[in-house]
Amino acid sequence: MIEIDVSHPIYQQIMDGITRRLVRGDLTVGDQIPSQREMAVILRVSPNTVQRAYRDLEALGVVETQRGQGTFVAAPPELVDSLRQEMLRKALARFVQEMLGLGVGRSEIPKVVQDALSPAAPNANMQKPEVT
Amino acid sequence: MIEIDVSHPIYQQIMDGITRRLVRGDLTVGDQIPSQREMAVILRVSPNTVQRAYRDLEALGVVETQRGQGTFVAAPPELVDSLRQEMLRKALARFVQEMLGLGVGRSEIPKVVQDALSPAAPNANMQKPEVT
Amino acid sequence: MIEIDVSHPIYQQIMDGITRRLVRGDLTVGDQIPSQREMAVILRVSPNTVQRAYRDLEALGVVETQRGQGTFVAAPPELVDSLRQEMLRKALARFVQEMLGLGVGRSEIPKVVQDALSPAAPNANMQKPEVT
Amino acid sequence: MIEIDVSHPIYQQIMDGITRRLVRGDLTVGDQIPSQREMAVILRVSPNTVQRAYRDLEALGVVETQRGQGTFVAAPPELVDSLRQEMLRKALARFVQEMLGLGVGRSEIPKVVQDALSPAAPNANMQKPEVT
DNA sequence: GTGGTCTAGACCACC
DNA sequence: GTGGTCTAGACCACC
Repeated sequence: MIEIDVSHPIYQQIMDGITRRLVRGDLTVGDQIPSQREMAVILRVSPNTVQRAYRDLEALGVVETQRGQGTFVAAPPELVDSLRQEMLRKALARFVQEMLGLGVGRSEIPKVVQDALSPAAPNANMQKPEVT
Repeated sequence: MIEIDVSHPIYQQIMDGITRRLVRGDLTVGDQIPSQREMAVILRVSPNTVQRAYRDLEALGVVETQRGQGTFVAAPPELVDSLRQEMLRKALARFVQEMLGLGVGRSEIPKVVQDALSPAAPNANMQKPEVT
Repeated sequence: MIEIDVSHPIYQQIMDGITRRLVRGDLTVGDQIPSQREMAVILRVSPNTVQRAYRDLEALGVVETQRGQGTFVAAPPELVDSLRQEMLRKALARFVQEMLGLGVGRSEIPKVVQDALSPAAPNANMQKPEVT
Repeated sequence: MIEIDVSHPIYQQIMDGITRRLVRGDLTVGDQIPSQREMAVILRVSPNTVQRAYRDLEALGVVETQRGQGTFVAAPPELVDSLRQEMLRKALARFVQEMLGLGVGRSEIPKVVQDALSPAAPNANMQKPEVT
């Protein structure tokens, strides 16, 4: 009834973070990403957790690990694109669910989004949406 | 760089869950909510954690606890409304951030939202948004 | 009939103690107060109880806690003043009740106070007050 | 530094309650007071605690227990009077200490008491006392 | 039954 | 070191 969200496992959050940078264009094929050891220190997270994330990313074809060299972005453009679609789709679905849960009707969603984007009210003049 | 979200504390998630039900109209003034013990069992959480949530909700005026009786929704309509505005505002801000992070420009957001809502493509045919 | 006073909860007594020191001028804005652990040891009380007190004091604006740094007095002069007024008011009300309970009429209270303060009888020669 | 008041032992509070009623004239010599058993039920307190209180009151000559009959007030007028003086003295001393602790100077005490008693401001218009 | 206080820890994040 | 969260109880007061 009241859902307690245990949040995603950390290794998924790491995968997500790297994927997001890739999708945003901050990373491209061939770029080196921090070593597992480095990443563990940066994130203050167990090296095992980082390893799990890197391993899964490699299985997806997102990165490639070269022994003694490091870990490098390996995603070809088509993969980046499909990852991007996937993340977009999920984010949108989550958002729509959230709006419905807050009593914003499907048809009202574009309006509240518009309002949120309007320069006059980037943060403040949210109004109880009316059915137009 | 890659932000690890430790998720919100459990007591805040409990507060959120109750607030969401209130805002959605599933709860109204005078309704009794599960006792601290019940809720603790339901959520498999320490009774203390539930109490922290209930106490903070009481400080916000969302609920009222009555010794030996139980805990009851106490939020007047104006409070419900302002809580709703607040949740909406946060959800929208989070969504916009997410879209920007995925490389969707501010001006493109309405389009992808529209697409996500269109009956033809409720879930799947997300397209790479073009710069208009 | 005979009221058993279970005394105030410990966390309120802690709040009171700190507030009293603040009001008396022993503490001023910016002063660091003992850490939760230290205070717990000093008072031989659970750290949780101290935290409850500190948290509530923070909600009142009396202190500010800084993660990893400590807890500091934050009350602006106006707050100190209003806390002082409040403590005064309560102490006086309690005292008047006590006097009435001991059969000292409202109109006789100034006299017994005067007597108690007189240098000749700082402590001992209290007399049965007469109805004037 | 911050004194945690564990409050007085319950048996002393019971003694106090009875003494106060005596001093106030609610009880006089010969009056029967509730049996230990009754008192324990009324106060939701262990019978042992009540017994301790009654025993000490008997030692002071305040009550007399008559086997199979009950417990009766036994204090002669002189004792009542001296008990009253004693309670008054303590209450006044406590009050003066409290005022000093709140920064009210000895010479200002009569004024704040006067103010607290004035019909115009029985509860509210307490002011930061000025040295007159 | 209900909520309120408290303990004596644990483990975490920040410094 | 610091505060923040959480557990799994205990015991109390009120009903």
